[in-house]
Amino acid sequence: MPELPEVERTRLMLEPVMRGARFERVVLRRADLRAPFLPGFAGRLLGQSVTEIERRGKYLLATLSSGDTLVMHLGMSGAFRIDPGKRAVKDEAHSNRHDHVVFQMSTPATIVFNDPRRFGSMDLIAPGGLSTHRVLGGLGPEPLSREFDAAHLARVCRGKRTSLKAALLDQRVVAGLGNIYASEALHRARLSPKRRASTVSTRDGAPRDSAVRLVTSIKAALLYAIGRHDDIETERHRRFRVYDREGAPCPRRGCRGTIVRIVQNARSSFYCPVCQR
DNA sequence: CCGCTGTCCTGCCAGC
DNA sequence: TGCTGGCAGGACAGCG
Repeated sequence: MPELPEVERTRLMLEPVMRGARFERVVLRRADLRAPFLPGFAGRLLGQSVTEIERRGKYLLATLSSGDTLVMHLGMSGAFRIDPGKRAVKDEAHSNRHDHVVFQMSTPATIVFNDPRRFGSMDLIAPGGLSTHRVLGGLGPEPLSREFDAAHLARVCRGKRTSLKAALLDQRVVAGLGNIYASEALHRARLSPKRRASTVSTRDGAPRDSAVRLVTSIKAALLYAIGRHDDIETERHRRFRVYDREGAPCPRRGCRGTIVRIVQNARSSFYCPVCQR
């Protein structure tokens, strides 16, 4: 599920039960998710308290009192669930098939990581290792930060021969967009996903209008998604402008177009061929 | 270096 | 109804 808005929502959910809390018990119900757990993973969490829980792109980062950082990624199907209180870990009534990790916190709360497809990950990074981390070190700017502006986008797209859609999915360009919000942002910006990324660039040293529109649209699409998901589990009733709306009329006022689905880099893209150029 | 393809894993749904 | 194939919101290795 998770792109930046869902990960941010997860962070907000975890914060009150993790921040300031100690790991009293850590249960790994299997030896791996996408990759094997680090040797000693549970032991390095045990007894530590969480000083802060942050988000970077689609990654959740929990800073521990030891200085380690617990790095978590939800993959395609990962989700956290919170049982208030110290429910016994072996309480089968509350455990599902794909509950892979259980954190019993001192809050008290029991945090369960469920991930059917097991594309998620949990890793520990030693103090000082964040910026040189293979993935985290290379992440692009936070899309909602001031650092992410038209000048940045134009710079990283310069010379890129790939499609604009593929560029937006590249976490080194901007961190946190996935297949849904890439399509949504492109529709807001009236830019075709098929456009070559390098066309969003600079002219006479200044970012082109397309770069400005795209940055504004990315921020707007993400803020809108974060904001409207305050209510619980609207997930499946979510309506997007273009994502998963093949055949629907274009939602842009005055546009007579119809949303189409195309495949780029083996992923679906949805857009309006009339108003997105 | 760059860009594209295949792959990891399970669940779900459309179509037969 | 039951089966099958295709597809899914991510990331990365490996290839040309």
